Amino acid sequence: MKSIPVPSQRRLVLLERLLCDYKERTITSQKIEELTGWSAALVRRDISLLEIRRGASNGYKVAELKTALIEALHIDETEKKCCIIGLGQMGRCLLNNEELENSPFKLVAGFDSSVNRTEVLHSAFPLHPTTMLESIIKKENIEYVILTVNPEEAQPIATKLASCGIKGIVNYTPCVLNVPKDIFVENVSLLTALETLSASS
Amino acid sequence: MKSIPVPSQRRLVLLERLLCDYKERTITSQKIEELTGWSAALVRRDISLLEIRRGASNGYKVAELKTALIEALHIDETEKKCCIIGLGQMGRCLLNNEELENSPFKLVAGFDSSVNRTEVLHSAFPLHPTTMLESIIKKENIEYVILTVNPEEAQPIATKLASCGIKGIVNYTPCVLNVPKDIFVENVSLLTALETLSASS
DNA sequence: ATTTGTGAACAGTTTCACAGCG
DNA sequence: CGCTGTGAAACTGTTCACAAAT
Repeated sequence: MKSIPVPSQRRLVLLERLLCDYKERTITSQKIEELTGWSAALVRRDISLLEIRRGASNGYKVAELKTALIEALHIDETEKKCCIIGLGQMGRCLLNNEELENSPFKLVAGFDSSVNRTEVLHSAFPLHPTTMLESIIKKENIEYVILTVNPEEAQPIATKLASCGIKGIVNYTPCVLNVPKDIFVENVSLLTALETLSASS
Repeated sequence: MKSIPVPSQRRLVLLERLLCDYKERTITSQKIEELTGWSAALVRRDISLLEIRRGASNGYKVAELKTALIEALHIDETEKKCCIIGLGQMGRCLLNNEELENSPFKLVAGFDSSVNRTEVLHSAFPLHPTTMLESIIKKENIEYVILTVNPEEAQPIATKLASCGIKGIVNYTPCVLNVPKDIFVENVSLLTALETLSASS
């Protein structure tokens, strides 16, 4: 399959989510436009990237569309291992986060540079000192990192991660991370988000 | 000034952050490429949107560039009021978040549909039941909403917010929010971020 | 009759390459 | 001479409009 452009990817991820709550048997591009604000033509173009090839008429079958989305976006059942680095307030909040419960993403480790924290806190999976970072990520084949360290540590850790074979970082710090192009970064810090909104208005 | 394209906006917001930690007096587009991975040509194009107009040579003066960024991105001193809606685990975590401390964004209110929570929790600013949402947002001129409710409540509240004159929403829920085009949304839910990373790899 | 799928036009973004400034 | 600023080219993404499918 030819690769899907990033803007389409982002919309398709959200579309998949939308369909989880959608109770009808079929859905039209027009209906999706109503629910999301994306133009019907754009929705059809996005979906055409999935190459469902169904002739036409009467909208998409929700079940079929969901299956195609799950496959194209690699959000199928196969488990994807994740870890949290930085067990300050935000890291601890995400430790017991229920959001990932019915997803293919599994938290398998936590790290903090303070041994105090890694020993006192507890969770469903083991917590380690940051010195163990590289060895454990490699041993466990961890694919995604949730980065909640404080700003000074962010780039140094990102640099270390670059050589561990991870696929992506969810960056909760307000720092710009410089990593090789084959590692993807999603910037989700509150400050970055607010500044981006502010820049638009 | 002509309006800045969204991709440039996102980079410029991060560039401003980068310059806060940058200790030299000047910086070149080549150096920014090293620090961020964005091509030097792209960096120059982005910066040219700020219309600094300085002839040429010898890189940008860091101080001058920062001033121009702060102005263009509206991240100057003028206070921007924010509120948190939903005081579950994530909402409470953000209540005492220090990230906004040296920023123009000020938390001025919290909301939850459980009166129990709004009465028991405390914070530096008042907490209200969700029934008060519209009146308080309008009275206080709140511009940005941090949305940390549970999924079922997300779209109903987004719909209410549409008529309150807010400028943007930082969406911590994994839901697609359908709001008028003049309200901007940043999707920062962990699940959405992980799925977007997974779709790219 | 409705709605998809898609060529073709259009709009937006990035890269190239180089003139011109300091 | 190094570096910016920017036309022009290349590329990417979105909308239009309609033929084809049912």
